[in-house]
Amino acid sequence: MATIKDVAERAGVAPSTVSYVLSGSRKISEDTRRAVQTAIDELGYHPRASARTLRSSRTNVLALAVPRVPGEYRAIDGRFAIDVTDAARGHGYDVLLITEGDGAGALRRVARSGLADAAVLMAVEERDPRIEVLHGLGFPAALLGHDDHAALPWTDLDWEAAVALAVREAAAAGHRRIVFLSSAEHEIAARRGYAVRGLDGARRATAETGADVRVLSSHRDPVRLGRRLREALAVRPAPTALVVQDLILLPHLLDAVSSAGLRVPEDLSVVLVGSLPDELGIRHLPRIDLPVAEMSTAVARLAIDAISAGCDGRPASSQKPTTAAPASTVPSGAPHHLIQPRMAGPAIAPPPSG
Amino acid sequence: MATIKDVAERAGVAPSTVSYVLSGSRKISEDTRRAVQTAIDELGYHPRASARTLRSSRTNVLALAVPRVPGEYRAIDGRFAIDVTDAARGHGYDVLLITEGDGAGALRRVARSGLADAAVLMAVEERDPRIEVLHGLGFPAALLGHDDHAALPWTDLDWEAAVALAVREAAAAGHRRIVFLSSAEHEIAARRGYAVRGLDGARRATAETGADVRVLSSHRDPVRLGRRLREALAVRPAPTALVVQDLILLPHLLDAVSSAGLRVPEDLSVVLVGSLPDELGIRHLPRIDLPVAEMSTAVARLAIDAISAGCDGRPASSQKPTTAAPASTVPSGAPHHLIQPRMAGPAIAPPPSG
DNA sequence: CTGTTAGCGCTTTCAG
DNA sequence: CTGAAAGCGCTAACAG
Repeated sequence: MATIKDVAERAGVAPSTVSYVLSGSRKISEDTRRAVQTAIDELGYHPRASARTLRSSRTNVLALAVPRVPGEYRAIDGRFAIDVTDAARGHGYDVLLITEGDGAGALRRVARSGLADAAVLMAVEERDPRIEVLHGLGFPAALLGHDDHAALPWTDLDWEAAVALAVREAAAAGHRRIVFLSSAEHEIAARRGYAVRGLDGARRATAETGADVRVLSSHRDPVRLGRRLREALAVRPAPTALVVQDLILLPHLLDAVSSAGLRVPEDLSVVLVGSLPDELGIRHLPRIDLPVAEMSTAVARLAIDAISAGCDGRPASSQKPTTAAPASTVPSGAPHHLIQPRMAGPAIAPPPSG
Repeated sequence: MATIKDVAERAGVAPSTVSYVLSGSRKISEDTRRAVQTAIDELGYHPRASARTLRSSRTNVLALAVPRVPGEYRAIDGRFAIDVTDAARGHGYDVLLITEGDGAGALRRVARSGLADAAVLMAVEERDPRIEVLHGLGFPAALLGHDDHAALPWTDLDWEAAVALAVREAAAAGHRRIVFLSSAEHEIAARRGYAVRGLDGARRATAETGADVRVLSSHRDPVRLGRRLREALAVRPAPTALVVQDLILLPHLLDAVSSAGLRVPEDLSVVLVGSLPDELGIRHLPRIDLPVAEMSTAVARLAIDAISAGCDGRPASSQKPTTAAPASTVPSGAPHHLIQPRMAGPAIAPPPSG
């Protein structure tokens, strides 16, 4: 493998000159430039990342910490892994994937060995041990999802606005009896931010529209979810729309609906909140997609900004906090990017006339 | 940040001694050992990855190359990203995620800058440009999935055996008229390995069981798929089992089945081939899961073995090619790990008695 | 059993 | 406009 020295020799210049040609951080005569470039091409030279990092202590790598529950897998995690990687490349960064099966061990290791310049944390919980670790190390980071306690930069879908929008649109399509299937029971009990905010949104939309909105919490056990759902749909007069925030069991859920003898959307309109974009299997349903691409772009930018900001939570860079459209209450002082929901897919069908 | 020199000073030894304590590659007196360890703990010292890499030219990083089609996303890609990362950690490796939107550019860059020791390539196509690149660079690699042309180590589910097993089990449950929904048309046209092998498996099982197996190719367009499926199910006497290899549109497919007035499994048994393990929404269906964890473990091991093997495709390490259970024809000479299918989920229901 | 030292490949002062 | 040289933090000869 050719080194900068080899290139220098072949071009008849000093190694430093080659370096300056590469970085562009010094004026170089056109002749020299060309000579160096030729030598680089001929030798197939490519700078060694480790040497650069050792010298500059910058890696151009982001660590992406994915929470891991053994035996469970959330499709959204993999999706963000891919999309954040795409987004990071747009800023000249690579992504090192960290799966955290047991606390923050791997993240600490990566931070301390200098394998990355900053971290992106997925699916933040209150009192996340990983946040403590990062704070203790003064390691820059940004969060995908947020709880109001975190003093780190974050991005998120406005879940309250999303559920409110879905319910409002259902009401606008003529539905007066709506079931809202919120997050799984254990997530609500854990007071996960998106779960709580979804419930708030349902409440708000209920007040606004005057529709009869029944709130139902989901359950990770398909059998219990199925039972709850059947009960809720058996109420008379029958609900005509179902707004769903917990999508993990979606196929099973649609199955339960159809085995209750209900056709979608003729008998029951199903509206999804937080679905993955570009999923082919759900194109036929009206929905609010989780803005994965936009969140990924935002979180990559926030993490990178945090590097130059010197590890604290303050802005320091060009970007100011962005909250598109009607701002909801945002108590956090850290930079953030709260995304307003948008309906996708077909329009919500009207309720059955009978 | 503390360096090895700081530790040496504090412990009253030479830097090299600290290094030897860390690597264990030299006999160290217990006293010295303890003194060094104390200094390390007190200073919170952690070795710098870039310095190690510069010295040893080993990164302990695997590059995972994910193919990327803009506007499309395959859930399986994200899933493998996570699982390969888990597996690599088991061997002391981290994973750098590479998304390849446009050819092999990113992979080449990562390989040449020495950011990784080996690559894992997902979803290999015939004549994959990434393979050429790796070959040209002499960069070690292993493949997830295989086509018979690749001279690189690989792992895969035995798709032929998988589809054959699904059909055979359906027949054993009493089904005599079976529809096999194979991969999407364009994948078959591109002669993707798993697509072709799935068809072979269906053919084999048809011959073995004597059942009436109708083969149907899937389509990426939900509408066209729906039409084909309805036609196939409308044939009389009606088919009683549906074996599905193309799962991207599964929710939509189940929807089409139920809107055809068919209950699963009372009227129609649905059997999945290549489903993602631990997916909560499909627990109620008999299936053959894609062995993601086993494939990930295998591919990580194969990639790491290829590092010491010196970049060619030959074994050189402990592991010999493993083919569990009845070996099918495997023309490749490279190390590989072909995985035999196993049924999961509930038993296949018998056909309706009427 | 331990210390000394050269050097991995690059960037960046400092000196022309 | 360009060169010379120091040194980032670590490892592995070589020398005791």
